Amino acid sequence: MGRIAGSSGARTAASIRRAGLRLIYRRGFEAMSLRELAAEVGIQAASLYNHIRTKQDLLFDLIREHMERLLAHTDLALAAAPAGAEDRLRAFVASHVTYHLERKHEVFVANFELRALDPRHFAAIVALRRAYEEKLVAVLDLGVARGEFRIGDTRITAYAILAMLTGACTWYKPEGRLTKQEVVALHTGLVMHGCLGLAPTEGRSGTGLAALSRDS
Amino acid sequence: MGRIAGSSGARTAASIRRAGLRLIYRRGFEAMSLRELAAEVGIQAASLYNHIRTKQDLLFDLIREHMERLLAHTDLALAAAPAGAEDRLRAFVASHVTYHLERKHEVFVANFELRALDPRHFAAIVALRRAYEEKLVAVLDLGVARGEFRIGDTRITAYAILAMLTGACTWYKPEGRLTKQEVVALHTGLVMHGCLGLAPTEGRSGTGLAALSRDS
DNA sequence: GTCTATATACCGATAGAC
DNA sequence: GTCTATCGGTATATAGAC
Repeated sequence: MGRIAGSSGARTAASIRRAGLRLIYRRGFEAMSLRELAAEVGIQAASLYNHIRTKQDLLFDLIREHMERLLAHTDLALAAAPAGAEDRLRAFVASHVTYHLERKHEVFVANFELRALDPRHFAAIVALRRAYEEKLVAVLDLGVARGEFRIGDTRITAYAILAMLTGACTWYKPEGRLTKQEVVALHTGLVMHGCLGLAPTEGRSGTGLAALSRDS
Repeated sequence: MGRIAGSSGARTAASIRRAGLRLIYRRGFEAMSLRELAAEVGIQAASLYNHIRTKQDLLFDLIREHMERLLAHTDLALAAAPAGAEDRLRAFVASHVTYHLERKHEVFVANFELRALDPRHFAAIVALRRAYEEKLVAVLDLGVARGEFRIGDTRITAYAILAMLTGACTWYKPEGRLTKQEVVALHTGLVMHGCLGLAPTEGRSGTGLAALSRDS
């Protein structure tokens, strides 16, 4: 007797994934019990096994789908961006920040629960993460090759940028004082100009970090 | 019959804390069992309770001591820095990165296991984190007040800087190709100038990110 | 302060009726 | 596909001997 009258198997499966993501985010993968998950969905614990093979597989599927969605999201953004390195970097930053602000739970689970994966699953996710990082490295390398950027170590710089951008979803709240667009603009400015707010060389100061008022 | 001949209670307690930190880092707080911890120390699980009150208290103590050490480390660095905002920001960045590269385990546990704390302990750690963040916000505010920095939102910028700098300890390895000093210099450059590597206004380009070769 | 033994509870996963 | 019942194992924590 499920909680949702007339629920089909597919609906139950979707409900398990949704509830599982939220519970893993809030309590941690190890701390979440399958009894707890089943109660949230409104079924008995044993019934979960009609939809998942093991608890570990549920975690892996959630993370894998997040990574594949993130990769597709970025490909779309980069495909629509002009060929110039600065434009492509701006597109990457906007894509990354926007996605991360909208998928906070997925981001946390994918970043913090990797160690709960067994070696095989772990390696698969690391490969996807690597592929994502390479997209940013490629943009930075392009900028260096075109003489637009001066970067000593594009890989480490890419890691630093990703860490900074991802950090936004740890404090962002939809009902907070900053809109998503403002968070994107603020981080774009930080990536482009650093926190000293040196005047940009191309007359873009009107859209940069320095243009954002503290009370906006 | 402890594993270490002649071990005193204080030595056992220190061993528990050291092993606990490593196990929580590697496996997660919920995934680490007290039997596992005791085996690592070389005693029986029941003997742990001569040194810790509960598993939860062990976690809290480890995180609290890390935060207090970090705060003291930063105070020392800032006390030795000149009064100018740029110098103080450079001192903060160097202090933060250096400490984080040397205390990777503590940093991970303090950042990723907060949700395992009960509400009372959680609130205490959040207060310490807030105090730490305020130190960077104060430096940024000083720079804005003195006209050295142009920053629209010093709090969000501080969060972004902290996320970027802390991220370094996720990939840094002592035996890797970059020295600690190079990692500090690289991140200082990113904070000061952004990834576009615009020429600094004060003739510091020789020490900035752009001066670091990819092959260094 | 360490040990052995154990209390009490929950865990992931399975069996089999409906 | 969901249910009830349960298996075998482990969890934190405590009791009491030495």
